[in-house]
Amino acid sequence: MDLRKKPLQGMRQLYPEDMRVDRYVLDALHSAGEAYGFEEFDAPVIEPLDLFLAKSGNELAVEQSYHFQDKSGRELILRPELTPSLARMVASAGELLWPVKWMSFPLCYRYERPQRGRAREFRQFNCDILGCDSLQAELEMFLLLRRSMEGLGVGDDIYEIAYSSRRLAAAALVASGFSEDEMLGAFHLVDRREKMPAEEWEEYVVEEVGDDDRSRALLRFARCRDVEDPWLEDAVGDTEAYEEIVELNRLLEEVGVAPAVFDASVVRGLDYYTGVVFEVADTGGRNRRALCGGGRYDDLVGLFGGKRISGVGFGLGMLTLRLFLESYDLIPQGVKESSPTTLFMTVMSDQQRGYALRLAEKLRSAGVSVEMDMSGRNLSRQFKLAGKRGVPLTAVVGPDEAASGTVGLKDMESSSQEEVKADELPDRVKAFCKDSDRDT
RNA sequence: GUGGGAGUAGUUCAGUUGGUAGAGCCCCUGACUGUGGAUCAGGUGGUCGCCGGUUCAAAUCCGGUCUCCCACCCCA
Repeated sequence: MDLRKKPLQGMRQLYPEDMRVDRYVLDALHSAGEAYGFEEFDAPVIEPLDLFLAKSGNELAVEQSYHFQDKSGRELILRPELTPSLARMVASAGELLWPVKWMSFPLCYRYERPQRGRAREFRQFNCDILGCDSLQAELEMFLLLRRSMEGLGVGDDIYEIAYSSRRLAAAALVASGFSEDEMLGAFHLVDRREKMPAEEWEEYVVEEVGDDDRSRALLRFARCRDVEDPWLEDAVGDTEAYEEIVELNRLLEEVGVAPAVFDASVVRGLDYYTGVVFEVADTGGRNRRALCGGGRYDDLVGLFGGKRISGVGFGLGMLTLRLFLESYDLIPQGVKESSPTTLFMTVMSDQQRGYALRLAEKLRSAGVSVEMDMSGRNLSRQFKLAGKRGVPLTAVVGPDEAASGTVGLKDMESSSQEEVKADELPDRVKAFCKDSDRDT
């Protein structure tokens, strides 16, 4: 047996210092979700392959997934995304209060070569609103995204929420002579616009579509950055899709969602999106990939029988988000370094260990996080460890303290130390915590 | 699946025309048997990714292979 020191390619392995950063980001996102009344849920990591064949698109379900047979020969898959499982849960739940507003932080899996911002195992922040047909759902998604970014200290100037609509794109393309069958292919062409230099993309489109009015229309459409673009109004001005995007644009302006911008070239890759689609992008140019992708899906829940329920949702990649935050130095200093422990209990010798342990337990009962020396090394070494751990307080117990029923309490930052009676220790420590909270 | 780059100590890296490996940081110990960050001294630590070839001799040259990173495909 040859044991590797590394985990399988692309699999997550977070050491505590990485986990602290993840926890910080997760907590911020969770709070943002709660601010809008989203409730957390979870679903299976392993699903029947069929669940994803139906709507996610063949490439994602088959070529880019971990799928396998179990011992009874069933075709299974490690979920590449969460939405189909969510749709099933909603379809099969008995009574639900509408609209359903759920969030989740699923680990998902894709079988592809890892690169910057892409791993084979990754966590995403998923939020969905189901059972709301109006644009209020889209609006709330945008607000939630903005609040999430704000909660992580991201300014409006370095990101955007770019949105468009698949219905709009379809209407524009049909008006320009494309057939329904060509639609997904045409979406794909539009989607690639940001991935290559403008001229190269134009040549590519002409090559794929032909040098005719249709390719010129597609090129023109993808360039629209304003819902009032005359070309767009002329092509699809009389359609519901156009009215919808104008209305969304109006709502966003009315509420003042500054990062939201219309961009006709946004179509997103997942096949089940039917209406408004959106993505969060870095506008500072440091991260090429979209941080988040989402949109409205009209017939996903209906696949499971019963009534058709429309939903809007997004997936936000924790890895891309973290790279984004790091590239703008937005992870607060304390997050990576800070220890979860409040106090380090040093012990002079084993004679005082019992006394020190009782003190430590008393503190823990009072809700204070305490780490106690286990090494029996000299005080100098114990303090050195406490310092390295970044613990704000240290308690010292030696023969004198044990005899007098006291403890030395030291503030590591200021190096000041005082004698405290053992009974008063919990209150003193908690008072210290309150003070330092107020400072920060 | 396609293309590019890289693998030497825990880590960042150096290593000349082939002559059997070195530095900073980290870690451990001591100066310092009741107090961390500083300083000084010492110490642990390597299958030079792996296998084969050329050679008296390979981290170095050649072939193969594995792994990681970056980009493409696709997407969070």
